[in-house]
Amino acid sequence: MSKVAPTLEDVARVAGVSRATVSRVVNGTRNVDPDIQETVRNAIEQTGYSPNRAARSLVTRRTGTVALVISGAGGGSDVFTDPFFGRVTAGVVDHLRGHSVHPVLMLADSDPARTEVVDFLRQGSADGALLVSTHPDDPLPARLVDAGVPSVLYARPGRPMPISYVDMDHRAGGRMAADHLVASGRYNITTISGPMDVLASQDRHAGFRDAMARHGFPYVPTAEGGFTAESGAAAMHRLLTECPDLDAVFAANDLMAQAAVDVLLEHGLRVPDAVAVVGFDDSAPALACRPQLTTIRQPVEKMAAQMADLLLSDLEKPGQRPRSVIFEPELVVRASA
Amino acid sequence: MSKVAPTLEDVARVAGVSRATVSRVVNGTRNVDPDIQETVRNAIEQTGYSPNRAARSLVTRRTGTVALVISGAGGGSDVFTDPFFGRVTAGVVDHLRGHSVHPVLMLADSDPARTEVVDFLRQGSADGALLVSTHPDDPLPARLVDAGVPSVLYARPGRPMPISYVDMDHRAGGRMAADHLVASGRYNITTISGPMDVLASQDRHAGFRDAMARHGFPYVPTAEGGFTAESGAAAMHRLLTECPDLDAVFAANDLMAQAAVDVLLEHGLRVPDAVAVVGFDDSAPALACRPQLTTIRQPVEKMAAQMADLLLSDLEKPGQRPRSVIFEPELVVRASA
DNA sequence: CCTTCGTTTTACAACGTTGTAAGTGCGCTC
DNA sequence: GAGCGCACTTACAACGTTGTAAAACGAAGG
Repeated sequence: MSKVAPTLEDVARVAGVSRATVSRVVNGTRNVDPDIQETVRNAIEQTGYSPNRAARSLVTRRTGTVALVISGAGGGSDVFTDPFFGRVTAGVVDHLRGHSVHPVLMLADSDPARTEVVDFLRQGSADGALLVSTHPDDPLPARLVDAGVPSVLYARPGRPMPISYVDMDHRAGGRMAADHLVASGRYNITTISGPMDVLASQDRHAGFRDAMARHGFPYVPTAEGGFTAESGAAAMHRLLTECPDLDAVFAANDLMAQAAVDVLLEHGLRVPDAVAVVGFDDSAPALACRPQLTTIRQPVEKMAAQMADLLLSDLEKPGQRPRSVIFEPELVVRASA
Repeated sequence: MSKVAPTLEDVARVAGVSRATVSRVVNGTRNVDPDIQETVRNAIEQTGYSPNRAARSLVTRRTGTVALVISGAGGGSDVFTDPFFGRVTAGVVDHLRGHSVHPVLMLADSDPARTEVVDFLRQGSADGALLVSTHPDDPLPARLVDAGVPSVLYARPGRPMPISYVDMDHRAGGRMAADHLVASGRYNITTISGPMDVLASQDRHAGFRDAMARHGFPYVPTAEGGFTAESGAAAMHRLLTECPDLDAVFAANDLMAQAAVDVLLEHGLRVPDAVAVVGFDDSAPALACRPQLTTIRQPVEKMAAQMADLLLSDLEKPGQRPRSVIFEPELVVRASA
């Protein structure tokens, strides 16, 4: 700043009242004479005053800031290649606006020694944490609970612990995919799962297999992917080798589904005529894919907003019991199956 | 927090020294006896002390935080659908880590009355701003300069002003696309531009047209798009109507290029056999597209990191003259042209 | 006219940190 | 052995805000 920022003191001097009165006007507290309010407001205008955040949080013990932590995602730089994290971010940012709360973005690598995030919160740099943790053995949720930091998780924690979270019924999503493929008359149904050390992948897969079994398909050829396009393509190749006459694939996310479609097309297998493909998430690649993907919608933005909302309410009145909100998936039928 | 956080005072009592000494140990200042250092460190360990950020910034006038502002992008929720912003975010976050500086994510709508962002910075909530402003008439850069907030822009400002920025030679990018298409023997070359109220679009287009003119093509059929897939598809349709025998399209970003490829394919026009397509950015859709896109690479992550670096250096020693760093584009030849 | 009671305002003490001026020893020099 | 740096440590005053207890001020009641 060229000139030093005006303080409460300055405003008080100009308005001819005490600091406390100005403070009360700024914070909209009652018990201040309308005339004086007017005077003070003018003084604020005139001085160009705006309250100092640090001083305020020093006494209120609130920062107006929450940490948005993306945990367990490798080194970092490529995280936002996956549309999922972008959607989470969008949902959170969108909901937080208007509540005058701002998200601080943090990438936490899985190295347990790195205490960056917990430190950040223990320093009182943020009032709470929104944690998108990909691996169930991530130590971060437990640490946050231990530190008594108000937190909300995206996806249930790996071990039961007293913490709020938002999640989706991934099993139901898997079931829907199975039901749809069976109902459309497919017989040689296969699947590309997500990484099996991720709860959501396990659930989607379990739901899918259960439903398949119930439909009379006890064995489902499965190739494990890593939620990336490359891994999806590789998995598709493996499936084609194991099961050359497959006529359907359920991929655990859209990125892999899209890659699978490409591989099938390269093999001269038309989608959906020869092979039906169902994705998961309903994110941008589902629409960009040709044919457009039939997929299981995960309302990521809504879930992220809900996550933010839970945290805000927890900050509003502390000490509430942990809560969870589970969202339902939805089958979106497009061209690929 | 279950128990109240320990303060410097507490550590000092345990270690049997004064607050100032503890402070010096924490901040690694010289002039403290090794033995005492040891004692203090133990006391810190024992009490689980971690310094209070608010108190610290109150006196240092530093927050260890910068604002990452995405400005001019409509309402907000869909911003992260465009891979561009995700890449910027990734680049910034990645560079800031390890400097113990954290980014606060802010979406600024174009409504000039909303002073949220400037207020945030004037409150001293962040030490500086990284601004990704899409429209040249965005009032935010000027306001930041006026407020004396250390700031760095992604892309040059609409009007000249004393502010640092990072940019790319978009004209050169446009030229590269033209050169490549002409060199590969195309004759009926068309283009889908970006929104013409965006400087980058203007530059890419100008560079492209200049080069085309130099190659002896004074008129280039042009359809304006909006950097989204839908607008790209619509633009492609218009071009096909105006110029049914086109044999090449240069699209101002990959999202539109991908959509264009889809439209061409639907019209039975094979890519690149019948029509060559060149994109711009080299982002995820370029690789996901079939055929994979020949495109002009914009090193977004590097540019974002550079932007962060400029800001950090400005915070390090204030009062430096504004600087700019211009990156060169690069032609990436894949299958589509 | 003196209490008593609201309402509004003020003065003052936090909040937890850093930086600076003022100590406190301690080993030297002369 | 008194004086003097030097290395280290300690009080103490900021920093800008909020919350609270006390004070001022009328108005109403006795």
